[in-house]
Amino acid sequence: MPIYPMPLVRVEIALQTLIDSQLCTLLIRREEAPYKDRWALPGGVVRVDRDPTLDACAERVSRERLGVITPSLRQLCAVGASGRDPRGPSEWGVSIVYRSLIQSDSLPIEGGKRVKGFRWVPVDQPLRDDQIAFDHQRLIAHAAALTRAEFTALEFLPGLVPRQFTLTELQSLCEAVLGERLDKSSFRRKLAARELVKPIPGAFTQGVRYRPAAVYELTVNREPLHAVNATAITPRA
Amino acid sequence: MPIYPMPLVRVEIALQTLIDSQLCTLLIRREEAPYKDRWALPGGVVRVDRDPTLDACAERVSRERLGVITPSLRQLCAVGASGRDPRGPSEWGVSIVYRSLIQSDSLPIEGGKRVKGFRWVPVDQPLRDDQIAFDHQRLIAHAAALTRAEFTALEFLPGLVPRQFTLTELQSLCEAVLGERLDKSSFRRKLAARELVKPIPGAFTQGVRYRPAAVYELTVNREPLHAVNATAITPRA
DNA sequence: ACAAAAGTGTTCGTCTTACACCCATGC
DNA sequence: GCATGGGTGTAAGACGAACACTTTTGT
Repeated sequence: MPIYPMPLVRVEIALQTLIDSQLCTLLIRREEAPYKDRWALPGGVVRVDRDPTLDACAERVSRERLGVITPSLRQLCAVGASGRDPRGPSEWGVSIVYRSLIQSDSLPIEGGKRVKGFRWVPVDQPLRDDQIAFDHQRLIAHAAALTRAEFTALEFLPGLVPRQFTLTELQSLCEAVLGERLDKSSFRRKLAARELVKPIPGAFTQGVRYRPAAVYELTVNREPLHAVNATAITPRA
Repeated sequence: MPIYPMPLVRVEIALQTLIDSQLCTLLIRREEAPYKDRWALPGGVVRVDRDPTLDACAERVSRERLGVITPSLRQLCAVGASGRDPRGPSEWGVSIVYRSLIQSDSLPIEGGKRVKGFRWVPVDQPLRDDQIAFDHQRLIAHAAALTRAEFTALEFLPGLVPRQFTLTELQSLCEAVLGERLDKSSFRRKLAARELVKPIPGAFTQGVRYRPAAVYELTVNREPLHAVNATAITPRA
């Protein structure tokens, strides 16, 4: 069969955190053409000789570019078009976009390979379109919308939620992500009904000015609804 | 910058319909290696010289392989791994999977290019794993789960739902997709509350044995929640 | 005692479910 | 009239929002 030129295949990572109670996305300053000096999601090219799967590629990119394997990398979508990336044949670029959440205090993101400058951009105060590289503006918005939908449904992927927390802390975190206040009683009843959290026996906040709060942790995190990414391959004929 | 070998990039289409009130997926018999004589989703290689976008590529593949542009092609997910496809470097294959629904009576799918045999396989009675090519078994299941989730939420993509229908017909269609009975009154109240359908003035079934039923059509179909696939590209620096 | 935050009830309205009932038509 | 499917109403329960209330601690 004929072999056709293939698009440039990349993985991009929309890493999100809370800064000053604002949902933010990590962007990296591009040091090279195309889109030099504009801001882009951290990403990298799929390496057929090094990456066993797309998911593994995302982990490698996370490690190399961000210095950490970010928790619960999840595939968001794939985009691809002619004109997306001049480095591909016919400027054809495909990007598989991943999303990850991280706690703001666990980001000693020193900048990895070829990363000179980075910044956290609030999703509700995006940069101007002409400061963003590629079609990443829409990818950022897409990732933010999905994260908010998950938090609205109280589907907590590990990452942003600390290992231990008080219920008020968890509520504040949700309110920051969603950008709206929640009712304490309703919030707790939902958590209880769905058994999303469990108290750590005997654990209470200490050294706090007023009444100590019980400390909780997440129960087992169910896998997201549609996880299909290939790792194991059936033998072929 | 160095140029790395790129994976084989393909688009696959999970085309679904109802046959005998069973949700089915179209599979094509592979006439060539790899996986010769096994059943696979119809698909094709992304052609950088012909396809402006991934979505357009899916449309071209639909046209060439199935003879029709299937309605409301929607991206489902992307999979990629070494070992997925021996035709790629390091056997690396990426597939962007699309999903589409079609009415069973509008399938003069004659089989397009390189299509000798095809069959509709009920999602609830899948073929044995060793009769399916690649990792398509899980993609089929994934597509079916999403379609059912959409019908549960009464999110009707055009395609499976006829242009005109009675409410009972629409309900039967949902019941077939979901594989469970629905309550007539509740079903209609939801449709009304969300303004999903509107009656065609003066239109009633004719020649029917008993009381004629009002004929409805779908109201405007909202775009799905997360549509981001790139078409327009911002100018680059 | 008081302030501040933790934690619990209670009410009210809305949506869902299950089921019953009426209506229109051809035979 | 009556069988059959079209179409509507209703009571019971589940769920969620809003709000008030009680409890516990440090000062």
